[in-house]
Amino acid sequence: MKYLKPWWSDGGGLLHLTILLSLAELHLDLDLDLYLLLPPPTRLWDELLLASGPTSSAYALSPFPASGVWGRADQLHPKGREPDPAAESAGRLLREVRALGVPFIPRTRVDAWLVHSVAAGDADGAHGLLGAAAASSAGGVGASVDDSSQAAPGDGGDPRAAASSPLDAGEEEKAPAEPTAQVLDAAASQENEVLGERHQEVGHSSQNKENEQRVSAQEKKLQHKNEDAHEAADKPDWEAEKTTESRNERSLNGTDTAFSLEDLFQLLSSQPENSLEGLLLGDTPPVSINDGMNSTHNVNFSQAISHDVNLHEAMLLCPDNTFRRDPVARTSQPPQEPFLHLNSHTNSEQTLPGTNWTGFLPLVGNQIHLTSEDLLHDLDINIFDEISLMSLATEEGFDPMEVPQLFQEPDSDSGLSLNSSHNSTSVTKSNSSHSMCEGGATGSSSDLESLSHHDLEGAVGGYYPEPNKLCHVDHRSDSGFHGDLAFQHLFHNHTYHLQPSGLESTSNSFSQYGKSQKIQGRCLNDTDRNLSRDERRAKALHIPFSVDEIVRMPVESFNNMLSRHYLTDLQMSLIRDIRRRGKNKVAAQNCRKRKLDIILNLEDDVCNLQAKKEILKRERAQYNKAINILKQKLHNLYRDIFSRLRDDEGRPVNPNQYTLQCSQDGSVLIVPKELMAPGHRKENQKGKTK
DNA sequence: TCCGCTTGTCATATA
DNA sequence: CTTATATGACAAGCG
Repeated sequence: MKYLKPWWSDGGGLLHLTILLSLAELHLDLDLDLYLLLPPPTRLWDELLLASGPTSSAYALSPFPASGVWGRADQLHPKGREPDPAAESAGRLLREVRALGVPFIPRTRVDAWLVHSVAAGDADGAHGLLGAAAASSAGGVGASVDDSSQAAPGDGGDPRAAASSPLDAGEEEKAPAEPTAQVLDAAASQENEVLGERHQEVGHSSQNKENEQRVSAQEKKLQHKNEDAHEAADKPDWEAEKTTESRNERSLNGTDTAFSLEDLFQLLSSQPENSLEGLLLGDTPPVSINDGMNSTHNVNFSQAISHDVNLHEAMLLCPDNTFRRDPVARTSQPPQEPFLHLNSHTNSEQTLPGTNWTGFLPLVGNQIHLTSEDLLHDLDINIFDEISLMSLATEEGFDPMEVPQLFQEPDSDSGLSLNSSHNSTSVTKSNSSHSMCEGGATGSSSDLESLSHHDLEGAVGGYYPEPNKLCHVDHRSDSGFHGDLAFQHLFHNHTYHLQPSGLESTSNSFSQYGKSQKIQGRCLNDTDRNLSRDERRAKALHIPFSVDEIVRMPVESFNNMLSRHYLTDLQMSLIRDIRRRGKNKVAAQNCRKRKLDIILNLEDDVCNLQAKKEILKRERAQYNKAINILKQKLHNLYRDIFSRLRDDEGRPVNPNQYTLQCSQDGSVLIVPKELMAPGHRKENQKGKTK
């Protein structure tokens, strides 16, 4: 925060508050990270801090620049330490903030500007840059800034001037005439692009209306978010992940300017300022959509969070988003997507060079010739088998029982679970040999997809089977009917999507398979790419349940589910295999965890016991030392006593002939040693009492 | 190529 | 007997 001070100090009497609201209790499952521009301390100040709660952090910048106070809001205000607020409080608060027409935008957005401003060297420059940002956006990616905002750079980019934007005419009256307000507002509108809805002509009133409508829809969406929370939890993850993926792509493409402060400082230290400016500001569409009472805030609200996540993932965690690309999100492609889009990734490098799927099938051999060996590895043969299955499935008279024949391989047991054998043992055995699809790159051969796999390997070696052998789908695609159907099926059948949200196994399998699939087919549909083996099998057999369901469902529900659906023996067998493997996979993971815990606990025990042993050793040494001291003292005492003792005749007592004995009553006796035989001691002691 | 690690799977024991 | 779970053993993949 200290980096922001120069700029914020210039802000005058406004309270600049960044508040991170943890609204999990609202079932938003989101963290809000907003900048709020508020008038000098009001009740909202208290409530904002209150709403921040213990699970969130609120950063406040002093409303009084002279004070120079910077720090966490909860350190500036005692209420910040109060208990976590009720969800209603937070919701009500936000509504009130919105009602005040207080502009706010995600912190990350502000951070970007602020950091850039700091990099520019002075606070005034910051304003200038902010204005320039709007101006640059006009000719940049956004290309939508209105003319009035372009006039801002003339006076150093003072956003006050930019506030004359037609869009902000209404807002200008409600919001304080604060430079930051306008800029933030513009940034807030940019946030709306997260959903991929770019404003092309924001300055026009018609577009403005559309904007409002969209924003209103967003507001409704957010308002009902609480109600839909549970539904959202049940929704396929691809919906949410699609957004995330979209953001990732945007980030990687430089169309996302939501940077965290940390990210930006990393960039500051590594990039020339010019590039940084472009990075931060170049594509910032100065769209202002906040018209006061409307729901703009809520829009920013929800998008702010996603932006934050997006940025982090894109900037730090996902240098290569190949594998982070959500498989399911790909299915969000329009249903009309032809097979051509099987490899229509954002990253051109992920596409097959010079390859287009419409031409790929009939020309697959040539394409392999034309591409690198790496490409050959990328050709996951699985896709061919699945395509075949899908194609068959779309054909009239498709019989699932024919499927095993497709998978059967003469020289392997890869009848797999799909083998018509109902012997579960043989089925699972065959499955075990299927490390296959993932092992394709390494030449493992007894696979479900082995048919095509072998063909592919042959292709790698320089021999290319006949295209129709390699891709029996080709004939159907040639017809222009079956192929499309099959491909559309690949795209549109989302029934068996991998839902790794809760299933540990799936995520694990992804972690493993994802690596191998790195080499695996980019030919695969994005949906299929990250599907596990079982998921692909289930899909191939048209099993109407997801692997996740099959595995996690309680046995009663599982049986009910099976009874409710007509399933072939083959399907039943596969389902049970999937369930067994899924359960066992989780069990194995738990078992390993337990084993590790046990080992760790044992190691701890060993350490503790060793420590105890050392302590005991030291104690023993101390006791021995004390004993020796006592012995020495006793010895000295003996000598001293005997040196003073005299017998009846006044002669010194020889310590070698006598010994001292302590009686029970405390008296000390001098006893001749020869009389110290056990039976005689007591009697003689008394006679020799001194 | 070898080695160690991780993970999935199977077989088997146990509850 | 069936089912779920636990665990040893094995294999494959990866770095």
